[in-house]
Amino acid sequence: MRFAQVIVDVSAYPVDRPFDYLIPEDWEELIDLGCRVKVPFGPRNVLGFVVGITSESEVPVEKVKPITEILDIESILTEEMLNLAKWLKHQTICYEIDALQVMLPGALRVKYEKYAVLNGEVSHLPTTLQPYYEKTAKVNLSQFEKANLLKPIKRAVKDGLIIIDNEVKQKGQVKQVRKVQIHSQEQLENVLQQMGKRAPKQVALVEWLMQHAGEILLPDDICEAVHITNSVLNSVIDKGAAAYIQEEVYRDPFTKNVEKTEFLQLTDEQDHALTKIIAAIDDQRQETFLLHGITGSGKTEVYLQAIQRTIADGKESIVLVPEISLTPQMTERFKSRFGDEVAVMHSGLSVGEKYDEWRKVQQGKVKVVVGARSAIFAPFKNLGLIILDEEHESTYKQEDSPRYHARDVAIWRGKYYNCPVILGSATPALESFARAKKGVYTLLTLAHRAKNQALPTVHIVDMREQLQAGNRSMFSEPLMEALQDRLNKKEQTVLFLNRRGYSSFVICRDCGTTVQCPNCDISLTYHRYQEKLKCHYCGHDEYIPETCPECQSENIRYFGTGTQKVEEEIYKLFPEARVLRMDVDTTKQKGAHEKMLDAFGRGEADILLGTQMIAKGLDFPNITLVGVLSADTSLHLPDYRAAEKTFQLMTQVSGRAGRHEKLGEVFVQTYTPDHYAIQLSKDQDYPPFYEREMHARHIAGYPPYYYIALVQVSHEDVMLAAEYAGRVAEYLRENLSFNVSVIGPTTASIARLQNRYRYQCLIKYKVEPQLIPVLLQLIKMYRSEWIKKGIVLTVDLDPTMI
DNA sequence: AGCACGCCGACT
DNA sequence: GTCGGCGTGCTC
Repeated sequence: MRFAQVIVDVSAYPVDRPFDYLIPEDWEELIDLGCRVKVPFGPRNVLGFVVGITSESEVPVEKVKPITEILDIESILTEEMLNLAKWLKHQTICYEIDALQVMLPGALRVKYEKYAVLNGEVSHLPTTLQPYYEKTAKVNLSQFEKANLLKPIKRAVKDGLIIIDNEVKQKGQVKQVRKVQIHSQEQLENVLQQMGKRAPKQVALVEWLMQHAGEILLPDDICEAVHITNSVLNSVIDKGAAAYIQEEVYRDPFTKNVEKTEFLQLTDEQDHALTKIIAAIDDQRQETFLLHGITGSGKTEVYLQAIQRTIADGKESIVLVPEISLTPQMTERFKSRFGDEVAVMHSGLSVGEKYDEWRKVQQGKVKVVVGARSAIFAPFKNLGLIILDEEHESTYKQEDSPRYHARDVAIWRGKYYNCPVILGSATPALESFARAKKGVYTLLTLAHRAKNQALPTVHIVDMREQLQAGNRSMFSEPLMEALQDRLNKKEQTVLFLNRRGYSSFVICRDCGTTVQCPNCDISLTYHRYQEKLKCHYCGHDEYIPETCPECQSENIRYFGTGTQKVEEEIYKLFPEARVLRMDVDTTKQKGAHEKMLDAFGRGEADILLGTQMIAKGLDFPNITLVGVLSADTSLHLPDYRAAEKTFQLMTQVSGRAGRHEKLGEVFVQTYTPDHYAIQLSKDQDYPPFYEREMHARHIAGYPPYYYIALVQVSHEDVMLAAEYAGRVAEYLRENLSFNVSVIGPTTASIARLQNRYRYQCLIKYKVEPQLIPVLLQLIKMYRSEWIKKGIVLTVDLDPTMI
């Protein structure tokens, strides 16, 4: 007797543990650790993951049920992944099932469908139900739900006329293509002899096929080559000249052919960094490197050569890039160096495409994965190197459960495989740099640009002076002059709109009312191309009111600096300029991003205007001017990382200019020109910024001096939300040691989201071994008592946003 | 979570 | 008498 320990697909506290199931004897060979199985759970069937196999079970025999079905013949999660899931569960306080699911592509998740299956004669059913069962004995329950017939169904179930069947359905499908397998020469000759002269097309086809005996071809290709239609091919196949076969294929999202590139000569700095990394690769030692290199210093070339070495050792590499910089330019560099050995995973792919990329990794068809956060779970079995580019990016932290940080997972996997992890950035996260200084990470510095170009000259423009001089436009005099100059010289400009938290909204000029979302405490954002107002948090949308909802004034206008508005202004100021606007609206379509960048690269526009998405990875020789329209907007966000984020953004954006022969110039427009984050980004001067910001963090008691954890409570009723948030704070204060500070409860930065009021408590601590146990106890209280009142409580250890 | 079971008030 | 409301408890 063999038993499988199964984690079932139910995200709930009381079932967050393995359940034992009997493995039917026939399947003992088939069921392995990490397989997905279908199991009966209570009255229904659910998906489960096999996390253990034993020969004994402590559960009384009569309770143990057998596994219903095997969903994967080969195991889909390695033992490493099962261990990683357990670690994630404890590290981020999540359900084990969520940790397991997050490691798999969406196509391997399942959906549950209920069917009402006829049990007996149709005529026994109530007349209302009979029409549904005229053609079939199995009807999807949702049909009855739509027709409001659930009650009669329920009764029919009770009377035994209908049985409810819970089905577990796989979402993803392996894509198959029908191909033609051409038979051998002799067989073809046989066929030819049987054919009369009255079928000249068939004869011609068989003669053509004889030249391709034994090959496997696409039916369309054959038809095209012989100038025939499918019907001719079909009759020849019927006569035994060939056969249709199904072949598994990968959906290939890459249509573009890339040329193979060669190694670049390394600078001394790059070479030194690479040597250290290679030493760790060769020694099979887990070491975390912080590769701090200014923009244009050639970090990517270091990555590429380190990967080359890893491949030479027969091992695999993972490269993580933030989603927004997963531009074609970046992925092309990897594709062009390593060709078919690279799989790419990002959100732009369809579920099926993602699944295929994942399978390439699973089946060992590729050696390198380039992808966004979730690619850290790429199912390699012999990892040799992990790289996080732009390691400071907040997109590496998943915002919902499991709230993992890709950096932590990377280091965990690095330890598992004894392989190095490279964290690369021009502007490292403060925590990372602090760890490098402490010696936890090995610091590698690239202080010079690879081709020895000068850094762009950065001008900081005081917008207050512009305002006093009577310039009310969003372009300052110096920026306008520089822009005109580039237009004359036929050089290109990148204009960056730091739009975070400052998008266009509708405001009443008379009473100052802004149009709010009915579900969230957030102003609605104006979307021009649909002429609608939208909430970015819950998706609510409505048409623009003609009069102010408060004072009925008709003087209601949209306000703020959206990209469209900037575009209009550019056309007013520089009618001859060709502008390419890149934002969520213009890049919505698949591949639009790529097309626009290509067009800009070919010089089809003079100005590239955009938001965050153009701040990274952009590398064109003709860009000599960068304009930052409003540097301050990210500086005033209610976030302790505001200064750090602004510094990072400014540095990234200015790095787009003058990366090749031509010298670059940057204009940063700001109302707070003296702020250190802006001043120090001028020379990409990270160390002084680090010192300065560390000082600020020390005083305010924020990371990296303190760790933080955030407990959030929400409820539809304000009073209840506040009451339970109060209980949370009280509980934490009572149970945590005195040198831990608990701040709150305070209202969350968005006080109401999707009609739920949100309160939060912030915990700051240095060392607190009791934290996790206390939080677990709190969660236990919540899950056993509070949850019934409709309270939702979430815990985020090391949150990126407060 | 999702579902059955069971207890209690309301209505044909 | 029966229907359906919701509180309780269990799932190998």
